[in-house]
Amino acid sequence: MAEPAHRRVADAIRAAIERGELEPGARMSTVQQLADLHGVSKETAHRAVRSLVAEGLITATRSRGMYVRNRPRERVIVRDRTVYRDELGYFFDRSAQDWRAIGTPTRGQTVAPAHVADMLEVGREEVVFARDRAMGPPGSTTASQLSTSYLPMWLLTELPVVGKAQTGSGGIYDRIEEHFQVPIEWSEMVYGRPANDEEVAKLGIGEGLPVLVVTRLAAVAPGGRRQVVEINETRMSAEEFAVAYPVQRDASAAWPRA
Amino acid sequence: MAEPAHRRVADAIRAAIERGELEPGARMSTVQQLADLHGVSKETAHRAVRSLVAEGLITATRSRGMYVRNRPRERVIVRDRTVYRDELGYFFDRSAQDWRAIGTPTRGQTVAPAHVADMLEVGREEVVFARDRAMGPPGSTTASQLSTSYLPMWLLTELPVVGKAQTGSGGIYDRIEEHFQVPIEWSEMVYGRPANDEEVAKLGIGEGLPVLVVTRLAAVAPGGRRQVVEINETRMSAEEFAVAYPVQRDASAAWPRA
DNA sequence: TAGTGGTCTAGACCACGGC
DNA sequence: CCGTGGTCTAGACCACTAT
Repeated sequence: MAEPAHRRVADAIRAAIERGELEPGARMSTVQQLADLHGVSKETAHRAVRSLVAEGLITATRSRGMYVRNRPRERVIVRDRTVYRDELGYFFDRSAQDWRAIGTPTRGQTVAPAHVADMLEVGREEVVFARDRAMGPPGSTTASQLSTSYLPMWLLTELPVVGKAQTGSGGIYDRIEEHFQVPIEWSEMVYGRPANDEEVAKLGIGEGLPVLVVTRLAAVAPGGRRQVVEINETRMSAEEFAVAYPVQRDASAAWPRA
Repeated sequence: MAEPAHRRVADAIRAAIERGELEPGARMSTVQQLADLHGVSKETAHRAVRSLVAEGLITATRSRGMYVRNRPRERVIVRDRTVYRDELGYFFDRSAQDWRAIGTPTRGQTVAPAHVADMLEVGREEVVFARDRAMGPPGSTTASQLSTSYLPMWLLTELPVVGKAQTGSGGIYDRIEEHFQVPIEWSEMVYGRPANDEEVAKLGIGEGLPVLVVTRLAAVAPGGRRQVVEINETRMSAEEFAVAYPVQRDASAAWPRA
């Protein structure tokens, strides 16, 4: 056999979904029915089902059946990579401006993930200060994004207010700009990875489905000496959210061309 | 049993790898040995192995054995969202500038995915022109990125050269700027989703692991009338790649503050 | 030829939710 | 109680490769 049976079955089901024969939300045949239909054992049919679950195409719940997922691929909320300001201070996401904290934000000392420690320019074993919060649209009880803010300990020593529960009007960014008397510069990085247990629980994502991680770096350069003052990591369902930004022309790509 | 046996076995192996007992590149026990060791059937041991392959932790080759993968977890290649230009034309990724096409690029008419059709401003059932290619570092035989370029049919009618195999110096972007006599403006969007079969096969990603999709929109506005001329979708392993860009200040966030 | 990963089956069993 | 997804087994078989 060129193509294994379990893959053949998975392909057939996937094709049916993509052709629209199985509509989003529709209940699917049972595993046993799929096995009979394609002339394979129940275990093989189940294996095909497992791949489709891993791909995020269907959901399967014990004793309740399998359903075609209705994926909100159409309604991607697009984040816009520009920093704005209103009376409350800087914000980065116009579509999430009215979102509220879900549950109680936490703060305390912790060891940051390796890549965050590297970007923060502290040792990987070094303790940093972290603020955690879950955000969601007003009225919602489940979070849409998990945000963690990491601060280096030297900044808390130099500017203790950034570690307090109440950081005052404009938050830590205003305190930092007031203290250093220079503008903060931000840059962002996006990557994806499978959701971990915390994200599955708090964001209601399917196990193993991807989350998008937006890592934002805040730096100041008083007197030309650049210092990273904060790393913010925001995690969200990769399926529901997309991040957008303009592409800038380098000098080599100036218009009109020579 | 709270924890299924196949998961227990997978956890044990994963832990051994993460503790460093199994070093990257080391050959692992055979499936049969794992089955005996953990007191499960060969099929169950194999199932544990499948999850680890899907997670990208190990590789398995028929009749040659299973090996611990050495993953570039730390060395994410960071794309830089700026358009540059060299003697060959515009390019978007300095780290991928010397990459070459793997296999033969294809081109032809197709129906684009819904969100691409929307961005291209054509009907969802409408046929568009597509160019597909797999790219990878020089010398490599497996692709690192899959790139698909979608063009609206009206553009091929107005400017037939963009549908040819050879589009001339500077490629379609130079042809488009020459034709409309205005600069192209690009914007990008990033999202993630589980890999599909094509990506699993061509990119060597584990089944169900996330891919990062960078959707780039090219538009021109001759005489102020904005027209979308191309959508490019580039897919890559979300584990190996991250996308970076600067955050820009909106006028409301000007510094110094009022 | 022997050993490897990989596939497949038939049938047993389990946990859970709805009836 | 029954039907559901999900687990597990023992054993057969296959394709490939190193020897």
